[in-house]
Amino acid sequence: MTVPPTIFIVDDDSSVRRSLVRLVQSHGRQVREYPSAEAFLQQHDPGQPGCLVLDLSMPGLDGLSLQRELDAARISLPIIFITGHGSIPSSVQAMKAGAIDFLTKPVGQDALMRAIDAALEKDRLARQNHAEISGIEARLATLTPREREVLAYVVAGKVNKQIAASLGTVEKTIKVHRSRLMQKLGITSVAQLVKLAGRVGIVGPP
Amino acid sequence: MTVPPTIFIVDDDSSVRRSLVRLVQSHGRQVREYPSAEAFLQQHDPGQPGCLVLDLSMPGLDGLSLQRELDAARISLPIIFITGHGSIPSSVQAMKAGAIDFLTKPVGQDALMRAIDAALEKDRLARQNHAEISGIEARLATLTPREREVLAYVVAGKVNKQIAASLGTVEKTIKVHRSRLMQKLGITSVAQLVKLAGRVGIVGPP
DNA sequence: CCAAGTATTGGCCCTTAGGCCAACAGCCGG
DNA sequence: CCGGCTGTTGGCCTAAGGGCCAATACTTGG
Repeated sequence: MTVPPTIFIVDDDSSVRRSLVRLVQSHGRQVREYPSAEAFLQQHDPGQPGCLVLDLSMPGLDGLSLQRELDAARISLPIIFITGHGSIPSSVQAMKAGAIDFLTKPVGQDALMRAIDAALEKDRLARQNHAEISGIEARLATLTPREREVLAYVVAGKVNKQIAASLGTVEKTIKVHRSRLMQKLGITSVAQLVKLAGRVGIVGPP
Repeated sequence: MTVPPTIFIVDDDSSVRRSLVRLVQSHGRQVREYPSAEAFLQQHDPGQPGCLVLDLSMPGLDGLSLQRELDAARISLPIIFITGHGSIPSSVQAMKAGAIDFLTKPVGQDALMRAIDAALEKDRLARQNHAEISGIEARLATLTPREREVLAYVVAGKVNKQIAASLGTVEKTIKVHRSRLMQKLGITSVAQLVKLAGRVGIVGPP
C-alpha cells in the first residue's frame, strides 16, 4: 500500500496507552494515541487509513458514543473495543454497530494483534471499494441530465426506439446521447455499463 | 407470506421454555420448542422459515456449538441467544458468528420481541434472495457447456467476432449459441444477462 | 445400431447500434 | 449580446446482432 495504515489508540489511562502503543509498535505498525474521544475526533483525518483501538469507558465521551459519532459522520474506521469492566449488553451493542472485536483486560497480545490485522484488512477493502465508487460517481457527474436518463433506460435493457418513445423524442437523438455517455464513462459495451451502474445502485425504469 | 414463520425455542430448562413459548405465542407467532440442541438438529426442516431463540449454556451441545453446526450445514437461520451466566467473550463470539442478538436473563419481553422481528425479517430477505439465486441457477443448469462459455464472454462485453476468435470458431456459431442461451434464460437483452450473471457471481474472462 | 442432444457452419435478410458531418434552438454566464 | 453547453434532428454509411432454414459431424445412451 502506498500509505501505511495507522493504529489509533484512544484510552484515558496513560499507562494503558503506553503499553498498547509499545505492543503495536513492536509489531511494526504506525501508531497515534489520544487521551480522549474528543481529542481523537478533533485531530482525526478521515483520509488516513487504519483502525481504532478504543477504551469502552472513559470520562466525557465514552467508547460507544464515539462509535455512534463516527457512524453519524460516515467515518467507517474499524473499531476494536477494549474494556476492564464492560457488560454483555455493551459488548453486544458494540458488535451490532459493527465493531471488529471487543476485548477484555488484560488484553492478550495475540488476540489484539489478530483483531488489528482483521480491522486493517477490512479498512483496506472498504477504502478500495470507496475509491472505486468515487471514481465512477465522478465520471457520472460529468453526464448531462438527459444522458443520465438515457443511461437508466439502457441499463434497463431498452432499445433505442423504446427509449425514444419513453422520452418523447426520436431514435437518432437517443443514439447521440448514448454515444456521448459511453464516451464520457470511458466504456465501449453495454455489459460494462450495466456492471458500472450496478456498482453505484442504478437500476433504471422497467 | 404464504408460510408463516416459526420461532424455534431451544432451552434445556422446561420452565424457561414454557415461559418463552407463552410470550411468543401471545404475540401471535408460530412456535416450536426443543429441550436440547441435538433434538433441534434432528427434527429441524431447513425449508421452514423462522428464527432460533437459543439458550447459550446447555448440557450436551451448547448454544455456540449449535451455531457452528448450523453454519457448517449452511443453514442460515437467524439466531437470538439467551443466557443467564454468559460472558463477554461468548457474546462477542456469538455476534461475530452472525447472531441477531444476545440477551441476558431476565429477558425483557420488548427486547426479545424486537429481536425476533428483526430476525424474521432477516430470514425473510435471505430466503427471498436464495429463491432468486436458485431460480437463476436452475435456468443456468439447462445451458450446454459451450453456451456457458459464450455467456461468460458476452457478460465480459466481448463482441461475437472476438468470442469466435477466443473459442476458435466463427461468428455465426457464436450467434447461434448466444441466441439459444438467451432463449433458455428467458431474457432478451444483454443488460438483463449481465444483471442475472452478476447475481450468481459470473464475471467472465477479460 | 439408431435417435437425440450438442456443436458447428452457410446463406439470406432485417433490425440495431454507432460513427461522421452538419445544422438549429434555448439557456446562461461573462 | 455573444460564445459555450445542452438537446435536438437529419442524412449517410458501416458494423454488429439476430431470426429462419438447412446441413454436417460427433457423442452417447438405450
